[in-house]
Amino acid sequence: MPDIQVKLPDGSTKAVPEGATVLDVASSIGSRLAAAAVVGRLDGALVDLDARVRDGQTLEILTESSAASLEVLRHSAAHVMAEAVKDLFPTAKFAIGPAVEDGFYYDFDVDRPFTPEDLSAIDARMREITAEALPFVRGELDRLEALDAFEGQPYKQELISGLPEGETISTYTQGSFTDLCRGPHIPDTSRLKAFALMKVAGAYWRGDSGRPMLQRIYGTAWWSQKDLDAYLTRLAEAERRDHRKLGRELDLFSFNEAAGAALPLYHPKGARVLRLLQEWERAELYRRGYEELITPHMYKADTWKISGHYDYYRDNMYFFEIDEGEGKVAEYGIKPMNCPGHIFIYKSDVRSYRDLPLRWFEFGTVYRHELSGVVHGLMRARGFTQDDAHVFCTKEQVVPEVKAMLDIVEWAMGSFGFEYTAEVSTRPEHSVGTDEQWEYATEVLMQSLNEWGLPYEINPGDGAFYGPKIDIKLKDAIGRTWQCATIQVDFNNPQRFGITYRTADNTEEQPFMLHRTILGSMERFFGILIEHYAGAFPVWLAPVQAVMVPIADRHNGYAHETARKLAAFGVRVEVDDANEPMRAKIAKAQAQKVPYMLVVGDKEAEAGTVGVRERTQGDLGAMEIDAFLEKVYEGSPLPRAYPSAGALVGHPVEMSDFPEVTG
RNA sequence: GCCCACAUAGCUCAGUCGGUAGAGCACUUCCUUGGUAAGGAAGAGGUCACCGGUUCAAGUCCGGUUGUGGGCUCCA
Repeated sequence: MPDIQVKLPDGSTKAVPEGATVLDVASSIGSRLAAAAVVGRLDGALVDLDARVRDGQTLEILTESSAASLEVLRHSAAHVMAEAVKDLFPTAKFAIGPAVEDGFYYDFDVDRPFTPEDLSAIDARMREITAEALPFVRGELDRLEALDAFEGQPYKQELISGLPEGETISTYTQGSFTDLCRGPHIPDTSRLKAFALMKVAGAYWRGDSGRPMLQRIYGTAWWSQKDLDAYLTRLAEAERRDHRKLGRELDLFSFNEAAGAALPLYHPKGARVLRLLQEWERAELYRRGYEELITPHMYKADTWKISGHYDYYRDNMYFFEIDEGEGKVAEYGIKPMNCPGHIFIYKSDVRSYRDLPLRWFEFGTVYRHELSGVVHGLMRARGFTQDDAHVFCTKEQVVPEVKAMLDIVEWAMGSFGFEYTAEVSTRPEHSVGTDEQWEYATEVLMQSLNEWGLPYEINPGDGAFYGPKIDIKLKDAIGRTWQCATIQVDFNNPQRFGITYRTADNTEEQPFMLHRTILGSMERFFGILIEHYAGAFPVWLAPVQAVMVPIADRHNGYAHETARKLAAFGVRVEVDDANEPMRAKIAKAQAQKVPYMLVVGDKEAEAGTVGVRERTQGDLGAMEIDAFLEKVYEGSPLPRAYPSAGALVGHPVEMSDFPEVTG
């Protein structure tokens, strides 16, 4: 039997007999590797250990240390779970069961939804199956055989019917369960050791809200118990940082059932952080040639008919009618975005090419009637404030302006140490405009990214209805990604609203309109920051920067006096003058994640100093007031400002309390 | 909007088989006046989310509404 040559990833080749399997090759490379081998990857495609290699193919043996092997393990776990469900719920219909990030799921059509007890039973049955070390056996069928084999399984039959004509259909069987599957799988079920069923959820068949709702069981699987434990710890960490929990604990915001779902109410501390974010961003935008606008929160319905939102987003907008007397009724809509106001301001005057580019921003609060099932704390609320901007410019100015926007993104993300990636979203099915317009606008965005030097991926069909966009995704402290900045080219609104500028040749030209946000939604970004910092904001953004901790009642006077001094210089400071031991006050300030605790007792009152305790570093010793001021403003991107809120909160007013502002 | 679960004091939660509501923290008052992560005592606080039903009797069982959570779909 002649030998064939198989290439290995390290570039070497290996001669093996014709007809050799992946397992044969693995064994010939080294027994230890073969024993650990899970599956192989032939010319990039995952295959089983008994797949036959062909001459010249590149073979990689996937061991448990490879990332791709996890996908195989999890997909196999889905099969094991399906077998358990088949055993326990004989009438179940099976849909699909893929591996996903961090785990796997399987969708079932069952008579009644699964209960937590069902989940425990399924888990127990799975452990029996894994104990039996059942091999995964590949089978191959043609279409008719396959349809026959999956008699009574309508979802499987639909999948089979959707496969290309003439393609060999593969199945995998372990124990009593056979599934339609491309493979590959782990050699046998005993390799599945560290797994857990996580939750049950409804999911539409094929992700289509018009099709049946199936019951999905999510699970996770790892090669070792250690990895599984680490994953569960990571989930617990995310829960610990949940902005909804911290928002309550740190007294930042709340919701109220009577107010309505997904309408956040910002408490003094939450409002403070939001305003600080705005001040911080506003200063930078001014530096970069932007001007600020303020526009109405609602417009006549006609405006939304012109913009297209009346047609595209009517159900997700708040419309209402107002009786204007004499039987006349006017319809208005609350703004779901800020564009019309900016366009109206553009239209308020004759614009010349000399005026362009016009860079207008607004912290514009918008309202969108998000579906009840999608709202999520500050991350997805029905009212939120965009750091929105529109740049009106000539065709030649588009690329430089988009690059300037990317530069703002870099500034903003860099300020918090966020890494980020870019995607270009192209024309969706449901959209306006010509192919030429879309092609040009998409090209312009990609060119800008190339020139600015930010790599990107294409997200096909995910653009806005009026134009393509760049979406920026940041990565937070525990590795989760969030969509924030977006940059969009809009050729629709300038046309619909009929805006023009006068060219150097004294002709009328339609300007380009660029939409962009940097943080996206201020409130949502706030939520991301809460989770990123686990509530412990950097000093410049902390709602309370320092808490005065008087040791005994007789120090309260000095504490208040010092607090007022600090507040006059813009330090956000509070006084904890409760009748409690200082240790308790420190514990409370620590729990509130306040950066500095200023302990004042006899020594400090005598010397006119404060005993500085830093949240993580502990006691830093006594400091002059000026020295502490320096410390607070060290590295702050905000200027030393005006008096801050806080020092007099909760105290009856006395005119003598208001010191002169000398800063 | 769809599937499932949940809703008890400001917060976090107990509350057995349907029989007049419990704790800790927070709050108020008193004692205590202290040196870097929670001193002591007493008190006050609830139409058990809301509406309806079953029952002699409902926090508890049933239906609806609102809100919340986990997913799906959606995210201008």
